[in-house]
Parts: sequence; C-alpha cells; structure tokens
Amino acid sequence: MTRDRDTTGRPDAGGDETLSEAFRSVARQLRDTSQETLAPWDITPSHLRALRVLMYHGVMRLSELSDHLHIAARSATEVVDALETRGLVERRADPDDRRATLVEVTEHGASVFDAIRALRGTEAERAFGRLSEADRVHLARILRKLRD
Amino acid sequence: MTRDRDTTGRPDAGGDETLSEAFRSVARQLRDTSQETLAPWDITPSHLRALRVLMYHGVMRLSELSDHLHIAARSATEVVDALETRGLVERRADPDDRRATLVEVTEHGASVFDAIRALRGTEAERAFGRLSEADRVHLARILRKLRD
DNA sequence: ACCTCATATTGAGGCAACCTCATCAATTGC
DNA sequence: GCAATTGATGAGGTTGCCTCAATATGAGGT
Repeated sequence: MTRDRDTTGRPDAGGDETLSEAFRSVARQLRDTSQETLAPWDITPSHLRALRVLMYHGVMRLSELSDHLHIAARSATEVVDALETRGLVERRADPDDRRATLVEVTEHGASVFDAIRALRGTEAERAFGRLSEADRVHLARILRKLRD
Repeated sequence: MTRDRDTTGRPDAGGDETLSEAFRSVARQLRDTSQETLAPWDITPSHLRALRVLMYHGVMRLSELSDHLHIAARSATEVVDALETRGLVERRADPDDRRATLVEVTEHGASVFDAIRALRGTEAERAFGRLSEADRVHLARILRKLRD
C-alpha cells in the first residue's frame, strides 16, 4: 500500500505506537541480557526475582511470595519448585498453620545470590550505564508516572 | 499480609535493579492494556505489530516480515497463520521465486487495522498521555540510547 | 545435464512464565 | 459442629517465541 520510509520521524498515526514499540524492544533486550548473565547459574530472571524477594524479606509463605511477585499463587509454586530443585531454597512447614508452607533461602542460595549480585552490578551498568545520571533520574520518574 | 513496604525507593542492592524492575513492570502493564483493547478483534499485540508492518510497508515475503519484527522466520509463519485464519492477510506465491511466499493485507485486514488504530489512538494516550510532551521526548531519547 | 550449496518456508517439538479451574487438607466463623 | 474459606498444588491451557530438521527451489559451477 504505502512505499514510504519511517526515518523521517513523522507522526504516522500516533507516535505513541513507536514509543510503546521502543519500550517493548528495550524490555525484551533487557530480559535477554539478563538471561545470558544468569545462564551459568541455570536460573531465569523470574527465579532471581523470587530469590531477591526472599533474601530481602526473609522466610515467607508461598502465598506471600506470590503477592510480592504479583503472580498467581499457583505460579509461585512453580518458581519455588525450580529454586528448590537447584538447592537455593527450602520448603518448611508453617508451625502456625499446617496448610501453609514456608520458603527459606538456603546457605547455598544466599551465596549464589551474592555471587550473582556481584556480577550483576556490572551487568546493570551495561544496561543502564550508558545513561547519564540525569537521564536515569528522569527515567525513574517517568516510569513511576507510567505505573499509575 | 506482611507489613513490608518497599516504596521508600531505597537503594537495596543496586538502584538499577529497581530501575529494570520498574521497566519490566511498565512493559507488562502496557502489554496487558494492549491485550484488553485488542480482545474484541481476537488478535494479540504481536499480531497487530505484524499487521502494522504489512500495512506500512506493503506486501512482502515471510522472511522480510520476520526481519522487520526481529523474530525467527519460523515465528513469522505462525503470526501469518494467525492473521490468515482471521482473514486479515493472504498468502500469495512470489512470481519471482517459487520458494518464496508473499503476504498481503486483505481489505478486511486494512479496515480492521484502521478501526483498531482509531481506538488505539486514545488507548495509547491512556498509556503515555499522562506524560508531558517534554517527558515523552525525553523518554523517546532515553529509549533510543538504551537500544544501542 | 548434473551436482552442490544456499535460501524460503514449514512441520515437529520445546521452553518460559504465566494463567484458570478443580482438589484436598486445614482452619475459621457462626 | 458444620459450612465457608484459605493455602498449596495437580492438570491442563496460552502466548510468543525458539531450534532443528525436512522439503522445494534457485544459483553457480563443471
């Protein structure tokens, strides 16, 4: 239909399309980079997120974990399964409620988390490091606005 | 449940974590909103992206489409399958190369695209509209930097 | 003409990260 | 004391990708 070129930066039907495209693209790129970095430990970004929540907030129930991660309870089960088979966390019975299960980071889990964090420091820099401090502040503010 | 609160925006282990978390979060929110908007037409965001490429650049081969979308050739096949079963695009033989298949937007596809675009205009505004023009320009610039 | 290598698409099968719905045990409210 | 609720999980589904063949065609020698 059309034989044009988009390099003019013209509005098209909503420049926002481009904006959200760019957004998606960067998000994906971020995810891929993350995945690569994590490969040596055989865990995925979402595993790491769960591990981080557990490291940060300490032992908690599956349901609490799912709340923190904003995922369905059932999905938390899966994430914990994955972390448990890798020896990074352990399930324990909740003494106060026998329906509930507590999840706890193992020593191994903690050391792996620290190791990842040490490397990730520089990895996050690769991702956002090419931004100036001002840009990063800007981005943080904009993201906060977009989140409602 | 718990009495935690991490809205303090404190550094944790690397403020960049928070930044990329926020990024992911917004990207996901964007995707969800998009999905809702598209539901009436029974297509997904990635279908729409393909449709947009085709509307914008006209008829092309599957392989060209996969290049545009930055996905594997095999995945383009799937997207086109989906669009074709919905009558939005059609496959044609490439007269110049009998190995190749051309994809073309149907009339119905074009009208659906237009309808979506009309609605999406306001939808994209909901997403990015709460940003000032300056912020949007900023965001666009920052995203471009992040993309390499 | 024949043979080999590259290219275009697709079948088969896999994976991540979710989801819902149903089930079962344990707990709580009335 | 029993019904309703809650916590975890089994079963199975979805989206959007992926890789690795297989198949057909095209291009370039020899």
